[in-house]
Amino acid sequence: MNDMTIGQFAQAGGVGVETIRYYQRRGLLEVPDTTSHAAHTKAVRRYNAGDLKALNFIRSAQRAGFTLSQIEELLELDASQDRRRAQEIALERLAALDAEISALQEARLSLVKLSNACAEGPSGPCPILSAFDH
Amino acid sequence: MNDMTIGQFAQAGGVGVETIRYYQRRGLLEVPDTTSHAAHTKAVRRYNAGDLKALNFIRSAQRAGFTLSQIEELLELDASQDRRRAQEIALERLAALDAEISALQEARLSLVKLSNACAEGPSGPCPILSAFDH
DNA sequence: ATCGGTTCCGTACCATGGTACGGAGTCAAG
DNA sequence: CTTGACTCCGTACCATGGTACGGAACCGAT
Repeated sequence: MNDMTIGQFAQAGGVGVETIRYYQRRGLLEVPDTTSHAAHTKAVRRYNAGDLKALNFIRSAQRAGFTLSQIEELLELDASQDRRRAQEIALERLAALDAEISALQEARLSLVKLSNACAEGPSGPCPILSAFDH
Repeated sequence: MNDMTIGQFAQAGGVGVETIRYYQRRGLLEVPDTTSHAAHTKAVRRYNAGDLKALNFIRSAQRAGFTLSQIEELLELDASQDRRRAQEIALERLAALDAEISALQEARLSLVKLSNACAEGPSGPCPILSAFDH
């Protein structure tokens, strides 16, 4: 999986080529040197396993609710090995995540109730506007 | 709480005035008539408990992960009493919600691990890039 | 009657996270 | 050594969910 072109790299990461370029513009992914591995190979950049690791991290961190700006900071911290700050960020996101999970679980209960109410009988209230009343 | 001005209405719903107007533009909230309740009262619109109920619904539904477009459809369904479609939408969002909750819980575990790794000792790996490796 | 605070309304702008476009260059196969 | 696919790069555009601005009208209190 080494030395991929941008198209292969994007595919390996499950994103589009434009997304790679966007991350590069944002500074989340480095732009590899065109002159990095063979004298006559110019003008086409190549991506390796390390790049893929960074890309996978970006996607996972996004799933964890980090913004791209926060992810940028995390990537910098990875380089600088700032454990304290890294833990701080992780704990902050953890707290936010717990709040989000609770909120979603509450919403989930409301939706179950709404679905049940709408299922009963062929007509009647099915009170959508009251679905989230608490 | 009846017959609020837009400012009071927004405050009661915990949003800004501009947000109300935005929802009106989107068709999520109706624009009340200026000539609705007293002959000489013109030009300033007034909002009542029903409007507030709709506004609260919008905010709750957003918390449940519905987009404003979906919320618009739900509000229409509330008017038309289409139980079948309402349940369908609720179940769809329920499934998506369950997936989201699982994803967040997985992310949560990764963050706990990362936080622990960063906490141990004063230096060492604290492997940010591997935090979400599975 | 006038003053300060709202409201009204249109239009413009913002952040986030991409997606699309177009022309030029490059690369590998035939 | 041409053809077709891919890459490069800049710039423009997109959807979502708002937020800001500015002039005119209005409303309640003094």
